[in-house]
Amino acid sequence: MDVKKQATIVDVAKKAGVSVATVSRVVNGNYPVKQDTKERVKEAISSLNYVPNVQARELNTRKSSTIGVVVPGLHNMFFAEVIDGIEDAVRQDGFSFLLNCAKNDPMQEMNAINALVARNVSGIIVISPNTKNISERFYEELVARVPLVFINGYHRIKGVSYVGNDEKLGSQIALEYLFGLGHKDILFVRGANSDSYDIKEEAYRQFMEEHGSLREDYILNIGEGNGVETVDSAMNALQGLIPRLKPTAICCCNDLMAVGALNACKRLGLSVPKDISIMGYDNISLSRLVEPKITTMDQNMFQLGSNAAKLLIENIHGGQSKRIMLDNVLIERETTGISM
Amino acid sequence: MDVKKQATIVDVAKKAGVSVATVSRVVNGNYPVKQDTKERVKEAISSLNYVPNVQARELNTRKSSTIGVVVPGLHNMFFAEVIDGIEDAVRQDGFSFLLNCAKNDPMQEMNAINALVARNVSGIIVISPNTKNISERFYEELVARVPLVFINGYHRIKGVSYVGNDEKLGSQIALEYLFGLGHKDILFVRGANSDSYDIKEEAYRQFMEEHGSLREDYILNIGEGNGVETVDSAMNALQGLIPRLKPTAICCCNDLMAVGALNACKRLGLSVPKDISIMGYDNISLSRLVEPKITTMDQNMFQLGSNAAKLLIENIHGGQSKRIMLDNVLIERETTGISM
DNA sequence: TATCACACAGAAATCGCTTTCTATTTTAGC
DNA sequence: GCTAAAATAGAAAGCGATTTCTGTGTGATA
Repeated sequence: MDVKKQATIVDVAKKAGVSVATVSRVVNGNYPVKQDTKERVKEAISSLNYVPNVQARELNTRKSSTIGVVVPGLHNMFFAEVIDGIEDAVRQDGFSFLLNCAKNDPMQEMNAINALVARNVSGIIVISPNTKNISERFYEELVARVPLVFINGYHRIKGVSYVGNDEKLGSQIALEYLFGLGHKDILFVRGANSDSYDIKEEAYRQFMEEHGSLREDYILNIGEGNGVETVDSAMNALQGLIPRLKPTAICCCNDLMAVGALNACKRLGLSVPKDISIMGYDNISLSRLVEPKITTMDQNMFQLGSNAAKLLIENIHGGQSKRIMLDNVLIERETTGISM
Repeated sequence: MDVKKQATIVDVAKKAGVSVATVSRVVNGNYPVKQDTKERVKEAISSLNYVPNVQARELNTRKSSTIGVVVPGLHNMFFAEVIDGIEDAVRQDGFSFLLNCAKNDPMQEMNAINALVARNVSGIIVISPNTKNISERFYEELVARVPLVFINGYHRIKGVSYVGNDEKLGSQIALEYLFGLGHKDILFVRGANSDSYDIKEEAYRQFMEEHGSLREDYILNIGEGNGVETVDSAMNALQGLIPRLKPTAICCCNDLMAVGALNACKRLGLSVPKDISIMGYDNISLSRLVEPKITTMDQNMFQLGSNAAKLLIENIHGGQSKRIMLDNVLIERETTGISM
């Protein structure tokens, strides 16, 4: 394909019979230019389809209006919804963003981040669900050069901004709600390798202990889950377990697992919520698309994303780094009911 | 936040006691440099944490390893899955991508594209479901400057690459399948403002006409749908319509509508597929997460994305523009059965 | 020993833009 | 009508890199 060369500021200047400085001034509108000169330049601009080269501009001004975003992947709607929020906030401030997927691999995550730094992004948002294996050193070095915002997880690196949801509190609220409904035999379903699951299990253990109902065999780990496959893992595991353990409620670490639980119940001929209650977490769109709609704890992914983006941009403009905790809102729908 | 300045090539040159040209040569390794000079430079580089500024490099070489991606939004899993495919292919070639959402608005779409051009992307992938209102002129001008790949839709602009799925054929296959099952009273469900819906309706009309079963009141347009809300629109519309029209099958333009249809049937106490069959289109992950799992026509969004990205990169490197049509594969699952 | 080629490294031009500095008009003030 | 100030526009430097051009010092060849 033969690609025509983009017109540059020099072409415009030539065509309009002025200097490049003048063209720059009418483009940016930050210096006075006489009306008819301005019009001549504008004419030249539109006739040449001139678009200023952002790279050159940013090189000159040593500013960058691009940020980087690193997520594990998009197969899980959770991340898609977060990115939706980031996109929205970012665009309002005239920023763009580069998206990278790290596939839950710390090595790939670091590579992605280095690539972003080389591309001169002015800040980075990182969602790294599992922080056990990442290099704190790496991030400490990084945060000295580029503003950083983490979303969720266990991040304790000083000077890094953070947007998350108090998942411990959220889990407690969910459990209290289930208890209030009369449930005592509550199965806990989690996956492997995520800070979030660890936090929630901790909350579950503590809560159940305090209420004298902790049973080790009620804690189910369905293993490594790749996005949507989590649904089937949960379903398969639960289909065998429910008849044996006879819980009256299932508390899941996320909505994907809750859908799996729901499907397992259907296959077992159990009526939800009459025979058994199911509780999800996150409030991804899927949770209100299935029948019955799933009761869940809202994480408001869109806000997670847009808050992170706004905070990052604030930091880029010199604002203090800070930690934002979003509210936990219980979304009561159709999969939870009074225990018989 | 106080951000340390990134080291530049000049800093490295100074530290190593060489010229910037030499530093550039050891970084790029395309010219001979004496062994011990090379080592001195490398030392300086790592001690200063030097990362070459990609913007400056690309400005100079007039190359860019960034592509742009424009989608309507991420709220619909369809696009998330396509982007997943793009990401995968793009990274393998050392490219990055900027993501923009156009919200189904031609104006925003053009703005997004201009922003990408300004950012000096070397190519653009566009998913624009509704091409009725876009300016052909705009795209004709554009394609002369930047390699372009469209995904899906009615694009007939010369010289533009295209990756899609023959939706007319796909619809015919679906309808034939339903007819083979004995269905004659097939409700057709579509939304507003999308090329894809128009193509499918045309296929439906033609097929039903040929088989002497076309009824105008069997064509249902549920209106403008914003991603996930489509499910509820379809459900609400169908809940009233099914008892009145008594179709034996429902053929939906996408899986979201199929889920809505499924939910409507559940609410009406209809058993799927015993009382009524439901057919989706796309094969988004949602379609296999609900119970019963939805029979659908696979679009393989991941491949749509990765093919588009590969084709774009090919075009960037000078390859001919072309049109790729992906196969239609019927995924037979649990919502379709023999008509009674 | 003189000559040539070659390996190596520095100087300088360039990419497309912004911005300071400087020069020229205008305009205002008296 | 003359000077001072303000408005306007050009020239040139600089952002951080690459690359061509040029100039060294070394070793090989005659």
